[in-house]
Amino acid sequence: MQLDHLGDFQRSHRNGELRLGDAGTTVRLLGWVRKVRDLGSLIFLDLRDRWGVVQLRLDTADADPVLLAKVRTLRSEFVIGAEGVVLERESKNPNLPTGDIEVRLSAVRVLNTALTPPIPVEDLEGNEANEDLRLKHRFLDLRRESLQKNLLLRSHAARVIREHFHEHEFIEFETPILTKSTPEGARDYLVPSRVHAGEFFALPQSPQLFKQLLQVSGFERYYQICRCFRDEDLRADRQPEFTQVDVEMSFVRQEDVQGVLEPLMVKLAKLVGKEVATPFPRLAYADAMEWYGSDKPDVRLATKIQDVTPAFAESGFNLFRAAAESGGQRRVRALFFEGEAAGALSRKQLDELGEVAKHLGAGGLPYVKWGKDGLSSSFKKFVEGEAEAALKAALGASGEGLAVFAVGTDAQTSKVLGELRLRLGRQFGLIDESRFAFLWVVDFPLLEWSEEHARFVACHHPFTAPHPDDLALLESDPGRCRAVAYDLVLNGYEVGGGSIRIHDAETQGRMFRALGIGEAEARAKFGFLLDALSYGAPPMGGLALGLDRLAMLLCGETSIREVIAFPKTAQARCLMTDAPSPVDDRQLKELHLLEEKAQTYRVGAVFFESAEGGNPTLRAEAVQHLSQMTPRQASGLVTLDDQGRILDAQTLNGPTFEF
RNA sequence: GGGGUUGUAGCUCAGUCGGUUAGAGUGCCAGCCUGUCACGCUGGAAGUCGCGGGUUCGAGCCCCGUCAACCCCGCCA
Repeated sequence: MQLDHLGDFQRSHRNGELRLGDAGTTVRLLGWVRKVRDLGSLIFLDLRDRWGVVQLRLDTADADPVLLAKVRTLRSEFVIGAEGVVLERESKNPNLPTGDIEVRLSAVRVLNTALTPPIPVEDLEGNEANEDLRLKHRFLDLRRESLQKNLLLRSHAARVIREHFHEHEFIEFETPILTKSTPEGARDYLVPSRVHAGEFFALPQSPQLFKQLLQVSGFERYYQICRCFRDEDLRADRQPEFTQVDVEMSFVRQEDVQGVLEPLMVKLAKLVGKEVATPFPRLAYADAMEWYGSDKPDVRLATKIQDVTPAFAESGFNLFRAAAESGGQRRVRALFFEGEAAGALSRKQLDELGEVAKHLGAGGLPYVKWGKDGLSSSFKKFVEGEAEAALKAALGASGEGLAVFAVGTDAQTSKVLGELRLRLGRQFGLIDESRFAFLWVVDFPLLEWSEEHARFVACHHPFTAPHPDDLALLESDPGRCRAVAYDLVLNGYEVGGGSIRIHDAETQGRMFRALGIGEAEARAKFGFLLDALSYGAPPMGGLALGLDRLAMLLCGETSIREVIAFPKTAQARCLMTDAPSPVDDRQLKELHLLEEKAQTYRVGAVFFESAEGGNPTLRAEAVQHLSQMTPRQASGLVTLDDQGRILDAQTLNGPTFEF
């Protein structure tokens, strides 16, 4: 099809901005054909651009035949320039901002055609293709209004963030993407060095150390919106590359950092019409685990986990009584959901919950239900009579409702009840989805024992300051030492995390020792940091926000892929570019990743000698190619293995023969 | 690394107990249509039932393997 040139055609208006007041004006518009509605002697076209949609009209009876023929060829997603007069519509469309007017076509330029899209581009209910197809054709998927809206909102959020930090005199920095691998934390993405055989850069898991060093340099307030990389398995709210809003400040306490972040959250919430009050609630990590079974509780749900161990001290139910007799090693913890809905849960639904509990490591799901037909329970004979009253008192239960129990160590019971709390809360409609519930979880433990590494590892990172009251515990009882670390939680998602840092070399050395990192290793891995801390490092602290998660929650989405233009799949693949992909052996050799076993020969006599034992067909082809080569090409290399077979035969064969 | 869900027309899905020629909606193509805007009406084309193997007289359906997407556990300082 013959395409028109853009030429001198210039847009006079954006499609979404035309109103009744523009009636009578001749306009020039650009965009994509969303839809053609051909009524016979009347043709309507919807023209879409970034800013909206407007209806174009052509009356076939009095139309220029050339224009009519051209318009009849238009299909969805064609790119056109349209010229015409704005007119008030005969029948208006109240669902469209431009619904009062239409543009009567006088000229059209077809700037490009389009194949029939493999996925729907129109953003209708139930019109969404499978995600793998959407990701493969992401450039089309991104034409959809909902994704355009999400990415626009993300852009607005980023702008608000930048403005906020600039208002507060933060300085924006760029830090290296090619940096040093660190022993702690997530797996690194590694980048081989061509110049230094056998050595590697790592992509940053975060700019943590650089932002601290910038404080040592005296910049006092740093921020950056930066990409971070972690080679770990994915989730709906986790990608291998993600964006952090990275913040660091000098001469601050935890409260100062929080004081800068809270008003920013208020502004961001306002972008989507949510009011949030400051200061945000502070919740100690220990309380979060005790009440919500999670270090990122969704506090829109009021239901809390309760300790009911004492209620079973005399019980005939051995499983629970044993826990009561374990001296605190094991406890019986419970969730109680009051109400008819909870009391009416069917046997099947309870079985399903039991499966969930098993999946999370519980043996099963003991429950007690007070419904229409009275009491039912998986351990009914132990909760009848006096025991029932005692249990109700312990749970604070009066009417109908459901109690579910978990028994075991705190870690075990928190995991099970933390998950069931959310699941049942959602099921019973106890969560106000319209709310934004921010809170700070504080007083995280500094270290936790890792069975895998048989040593303590940092809960946050190795540069987190120990709580001043717990400093002595660093050597005596590291597991009980608290950190000055804080997470910002929104609706059950960790949207940020930070800490006050260690700012003196001596404490940093103690921390490394507690982590089992020896003097020599600390020197090799973090020598520059220890040096920096020895030259007058200020007290400092900061935080990093997960911009993807934040954007996701602002957009009301449940996956960060909906707020990332080109996301990866759960298997860390890009379905559009097909990355990662194999690379040429030549690249691998250059990077010293593939051992150079093969011999290389100058083309010429040596080549023919070495090819003696080789494949005759390939050799013939090679000879053919060589005879056609210019001297310059022939001075290149041909690769043979030690049997004289041509390793690079494909290059000799292929259409892109290059030396 | 482990568990679960899904895979049938371009797209979204249905497909009964294993039984004749695998259907619907939508999109696409063609014709008709003067106020549509999820236009309407009529007709048409469109299938590697993810892939490989097995069971069976016979497999979209059952079994084994495998691939991919999604969700979860582990992991993610």
